[in-house]
Amino acid sequence: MGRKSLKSEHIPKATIGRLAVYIQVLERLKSEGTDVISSENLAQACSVNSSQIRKDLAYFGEFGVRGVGYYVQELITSIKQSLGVDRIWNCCIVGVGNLGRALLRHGEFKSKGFNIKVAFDCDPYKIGEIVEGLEVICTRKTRNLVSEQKLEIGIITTPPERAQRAANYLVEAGIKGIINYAPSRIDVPDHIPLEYVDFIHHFYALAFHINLGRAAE
Amino acid sequence: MGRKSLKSEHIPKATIGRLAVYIQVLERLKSEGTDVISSENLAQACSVNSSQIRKDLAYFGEFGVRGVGYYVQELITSIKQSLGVDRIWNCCIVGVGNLGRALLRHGEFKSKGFNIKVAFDCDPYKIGEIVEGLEVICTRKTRNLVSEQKLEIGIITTPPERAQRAANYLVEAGIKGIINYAPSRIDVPDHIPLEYVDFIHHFYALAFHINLGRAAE
DNA sequence: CAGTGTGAATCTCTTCACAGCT
DNA sequence: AGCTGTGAAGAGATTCACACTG
Repeated sequence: MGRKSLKSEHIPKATIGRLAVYIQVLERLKSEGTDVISSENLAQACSVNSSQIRKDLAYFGEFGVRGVGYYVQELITSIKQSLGVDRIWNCCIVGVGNLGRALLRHGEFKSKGFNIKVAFDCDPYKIGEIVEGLEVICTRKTRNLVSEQKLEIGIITTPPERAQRAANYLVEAGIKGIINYAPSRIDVPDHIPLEYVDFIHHFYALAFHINLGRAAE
Repeated sequence: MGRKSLKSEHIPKATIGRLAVYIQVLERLKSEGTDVISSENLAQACSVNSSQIRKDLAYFGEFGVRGVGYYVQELITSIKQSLGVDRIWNCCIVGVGNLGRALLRHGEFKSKGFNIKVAFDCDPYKIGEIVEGLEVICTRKTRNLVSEQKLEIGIITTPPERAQRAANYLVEAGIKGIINYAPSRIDVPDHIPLEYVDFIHHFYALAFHINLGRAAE
């Protein structure tokens, strides 16, 4: 397991981000009945350069047909395999506040293969409560549940001051990767992949770009 | 208005992203009682290189004191001014489903100066309903409300197939920038800044990096 | 003398341009 | 004829290294 037909050793971080976009657009094209698409047309739909797409795909293999383009369904499958999202990933969430509940309610994760199987919280008033069909479990039981339920991805939705402790529990329990929705930086060992999701960051970027446009007038 | 003391013409997109991180970390440092910090120490707390920080700040001015470092509160203020987030921004949300409600409930936006003043939806069953203190308004009234309420930022939380139409309404009404939480690409005129927030994208990246580590074993 | 601010060097990513398939 | 796959060129971002300042 874990074998991968990478043609190249290192893959740009930005490429991974774009592959997710390609999947999104390709799924829409598929649902609209498009069977084949050229890198040029896909590029337009994704607002990127067409050789960017060809290069991104070339990191993983040769998926196209010269003179023709890419078969949409085949390409979706290939990209998903390349990313390793062609299977179910077992996830847990730590912190059942507003944000945690919203994510549990959000159906997109499960439909894309990210199955949230366990919800943790350290608040005794919440423990035992049923949220979206899941019983809230005491955070101390992280170690047992991660191995019992084969949990791979931990989603942190605690308040910022408790995010580091949540991460520590998860790492100690043997989690394989972490997504941090709490607005604080956390430390994890180098071998644990970590992604930050920060809502405010996008608002700051937008505000800046709006001002920039205004200044140019 | 809109004048800005930029020392440099173009600023890397990545710099803007990091400035948001610096603010986050600096706010924590401030609350912990730190008054002065060197670029080296701030760099460690943000997991970046220290000359990266100095260069990022240099795009906007000279905020440090040689031989000393940066005064934390002063630096927070300077960065916020540079980004243009030292004032209130009027926002509206289009689409009052699960996600829209969760964002309305999420207090962080308002506390950071992004005030969601109006909630739109096109579903007649939702129009008139009060959600988190806001009356849901018919999407057709976008034009009137954007000017009346001086709305600047539009947040799209519709289902993917309705995101483009929501964007059209907003642009036509004179909105200045858009954040799209719907999992679909949208087209807007070049002069309208646009940010995508895609939850699944981070899960894909994480899955890929977990597999990569596994493959190296 | 500690630590900023910055030109120069390095590294990484993107785009071009075209050879090579189908 | 048309479009992919890819080396080479170009653009952009990061890091180094040190002159300069409080």
